[in-house]
Amino acid sequence: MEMKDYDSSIYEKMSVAVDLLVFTIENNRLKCLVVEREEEPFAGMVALPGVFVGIDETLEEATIRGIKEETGLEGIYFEQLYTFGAVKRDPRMRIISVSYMALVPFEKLKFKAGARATDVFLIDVDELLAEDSDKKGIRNDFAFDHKDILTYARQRLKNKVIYSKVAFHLVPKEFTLPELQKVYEILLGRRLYKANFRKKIGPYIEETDKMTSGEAHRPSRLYRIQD
Amino acid sequence: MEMKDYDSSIYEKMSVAVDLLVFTIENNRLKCLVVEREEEPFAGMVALPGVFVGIDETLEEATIRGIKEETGLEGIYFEQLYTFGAVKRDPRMRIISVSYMALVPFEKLKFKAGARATDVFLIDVDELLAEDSDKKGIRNDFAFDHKDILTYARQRLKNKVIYSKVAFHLVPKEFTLPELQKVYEILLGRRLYKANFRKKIGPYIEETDKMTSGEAHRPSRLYRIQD
DNA sequence: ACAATAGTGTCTGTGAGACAGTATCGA
DNA sequence: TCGATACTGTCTCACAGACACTATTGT
Repeated sequence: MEMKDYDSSIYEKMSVAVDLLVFTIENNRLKCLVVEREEEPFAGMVALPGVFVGIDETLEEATIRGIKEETGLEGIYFEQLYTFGAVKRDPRMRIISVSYMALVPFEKLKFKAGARATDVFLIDVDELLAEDSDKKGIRNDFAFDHKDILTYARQRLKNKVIYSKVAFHLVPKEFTLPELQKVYEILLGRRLYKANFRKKIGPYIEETDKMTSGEAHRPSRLYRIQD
Repeated sequence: MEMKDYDSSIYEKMSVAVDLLVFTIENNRLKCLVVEREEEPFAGMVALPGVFVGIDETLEEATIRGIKEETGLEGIYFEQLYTFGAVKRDPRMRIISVSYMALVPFEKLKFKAGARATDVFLIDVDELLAEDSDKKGIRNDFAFDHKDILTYARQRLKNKVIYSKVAFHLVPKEFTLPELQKVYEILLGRRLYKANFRKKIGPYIEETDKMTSGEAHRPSRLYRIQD
């Protein structure tokens, strides 16, 4: 930016945080990692995990640190979503929140679960964002503007599935096509036809020589992402 | 975000700014409004206009204020792009930059030009971002990471033209289809077929009863955006 | 009449959608 | 053999791409 107003003192500094949306697929549902707040404000309510950005830390470094703290995981996929800057987002002080979405196959998340604590858990995103979720007794008590952030992220995910390969980050390195198709269906919120799905993603995957086994029906071939 | 570290003092506050990319179409080229820096660092170099975000000001309010300061215009279309947070973006101090893209028909920008000063001008975006722009003597001396921001914005614009109606913000309220098509072609960087273009945007426009006149060829009908 | 641009009709190929069929496992 | 799921072949239809044609102005 232009630095004309650089030394003007009317522009006070503020806190900057990254808020994290760690998505995974558990039990054929899209889940998001959240924490239960222990302190005021919004004590006892559900919140997205987040960390303040250090003065010598980039936004990405803060994101990586936050993911590590909450899940114990490193090297997982993430991308920046949107920056929320309402003045009274946090009733105590001015905080600018840069949201980042991370995607992780459930297999990775599962065994690291104890890394942080008992107060982190997974919520069912679509169940919670449904119009009538409060009537159905679904937990819906979000702190701050975190429900807005989740809504935004859910929409972004739906859009990106169509024209990008984000869905691949929600399955293991080796996966079956029925498994991958299910992920697409969950993210899109509708059923897909097998044959069409396979034609579409054919160019982006490569066969392995392995097959699933042990299930009471025909085995499925395992695939990898192309390059 | 979770407020566990709320009162921890290791997280210093920082400055937050919005950087503005005001795009318009002038002379059948995509142009972006820039300023020539008067002070160090990067004095004499080209920079995106920007303003610091006030402590009681939302990001959107800061953007509106910035657009007003630089162009004299109000009520024009804008959207948030991306947030840049490299530690040494600005050599003096830590500044988080939230970039916003604004689109304005050249007719609106033209007459307000004197609002700010002599040091704001329009640069040809595609000419400047071309691989060999420095060899051709195109002005390419951007301050900070502003060339990266411009590159990002240019790509976003190209993508959004296809699936959204952003291009409409670059033409006047009443426009001809050849004129609108030209804007699409400029943003996409390729020629389009008249007949196909008209079929595609047909549902989003409505006829007026006016026609252009005075030119040495067949007049063109004026249209408006649907609703 | 001609140059120049506005506007339309229509053929074709590609790709998504839909559905019916075949293949292969465990029990 | 049967139930269940994996996988394939192919028809249809909508739509983008391509191109040729007609229309209307000023000079």
